[in-house]
Amino acid sequence: MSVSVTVDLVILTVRDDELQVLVVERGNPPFEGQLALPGGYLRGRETLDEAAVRELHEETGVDGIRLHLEQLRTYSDPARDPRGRVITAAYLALGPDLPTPVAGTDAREAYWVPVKTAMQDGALAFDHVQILRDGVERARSKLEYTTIAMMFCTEPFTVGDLRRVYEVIWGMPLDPSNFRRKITRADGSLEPTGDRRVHTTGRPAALYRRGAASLLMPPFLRTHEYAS
Amino acid sequence: MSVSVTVDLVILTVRDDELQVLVVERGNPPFEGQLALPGGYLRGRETLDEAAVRELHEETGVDGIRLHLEQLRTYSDPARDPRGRVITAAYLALGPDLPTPVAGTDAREAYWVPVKTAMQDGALAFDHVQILRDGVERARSKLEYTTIAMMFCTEPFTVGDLRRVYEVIWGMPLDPSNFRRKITRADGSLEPTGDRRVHTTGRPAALYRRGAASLLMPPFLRTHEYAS
DNA sequence: TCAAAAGTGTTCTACTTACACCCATGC
DNA sequence: GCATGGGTGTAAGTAGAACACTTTTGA
Repeated sequence: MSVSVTVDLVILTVRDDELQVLVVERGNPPFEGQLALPGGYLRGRETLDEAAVRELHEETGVDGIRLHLEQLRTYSDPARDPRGRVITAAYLALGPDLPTPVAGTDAREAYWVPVKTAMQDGALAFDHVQILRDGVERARSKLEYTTIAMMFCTEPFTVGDLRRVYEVIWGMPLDPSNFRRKITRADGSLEPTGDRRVHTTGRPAALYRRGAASLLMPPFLRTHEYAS
Repeated sequence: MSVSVTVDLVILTVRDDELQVLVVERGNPPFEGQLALPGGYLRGRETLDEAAVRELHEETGVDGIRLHLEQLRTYSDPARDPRGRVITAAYLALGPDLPTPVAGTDAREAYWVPVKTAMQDGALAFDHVQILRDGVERARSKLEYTTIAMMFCTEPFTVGDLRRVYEVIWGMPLDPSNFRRKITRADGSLEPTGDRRVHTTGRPAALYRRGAASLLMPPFLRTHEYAS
């Protein structure tokens, strides 16, 4: 059967010591006036990945910044869109604290909101709360065994910057000494620039860039509950 | 835009000490006569998950057996299907050594073939080799931190059965003593039945059922290469 | 008695954790 | 000086790797 296909984006960043997501205010029915994840229709000769990149640039207005972008999953409940049969391929994008999104690219206002707020039942249109929850969960678990946390940092960054990303996304404090050892020991993850950043307070911190490694080895396991 | 949507299945099992995948011989163009992953069109009022379950039952003929089924990802290259714009949501299914598939449910012959063979360039129609590779990779990495390996075992099973699954899928021998300690230590993963299985040779092995836990804690990490 | 697979024990090493303590800067 | 974050050191505990060794069966 023939269906409409859209791409929706879960764009996450860390702002003000909080994990935030980019949402837009819908300008048309259905759900007019409500908040939703940015997204749009798949076009004729493009892949879903290409559509996601296009939407990402349209919504954030950024071009040069290196973002992480990956397919999350496809949502297909026949009742998810009142207009008819529309399935959506959701993408997860992670980036550093981006410039406040330029409103109006798509005649829609865009805002950063804390995921804590946006994940509440009914906060977003369609099934976007579910999509957001899945995206946040993916991000949380990927911090354990990949280096994607660095995608939330503007280069160059310090070990402290990176630790704050983990603390915000996992919602737990981490021991600074042990964190630094783990992350610096993981081969190929961090590349020292040789410079240091002078803080308003405290000892200057060494600066790093993202290294070539995309997997954290050994992984950085959260202390999950050891139960079902 | 309006596109056709299909569901394709990567159905894996362990047979004859090999990881094998279910493939069908195509009865119609395009790629008539070639091997492909089983699949079919999404219908009017069903979700992708429902379509995947339906196809799975049609192809394997099994009904009662508990299988693991999860969405893999959606493939959308505009050129992936010569008939036109068709995107496909791929699913990964894992099961115990199933009865040889009943041919003819869909007027197509179905076969188990080793993934080693089916993953070769050109072995399958469409982009199915890529889909299969992604499915196998997903299965390999999920063995590390989940209990899905048990889905390849017919209950009740022994620790040795389970170890053989890991060895076949990872393609490496594992130390039997250490394997048993890890897997039995993981709380809630294995549930002893109290019985033992008498082998043709060797000491009888304790029998287990799948426990409630779906995550392996602590995880069972392969010794990856510690490089990018 | 021997082969084979199940299962236990032990040693060595590596990583995690917790926490003490020193360093370098702004105020 | 002192507060503040950066960074090093270290001892205790835990998990993994390697492998010796015992157990229980069929042949």
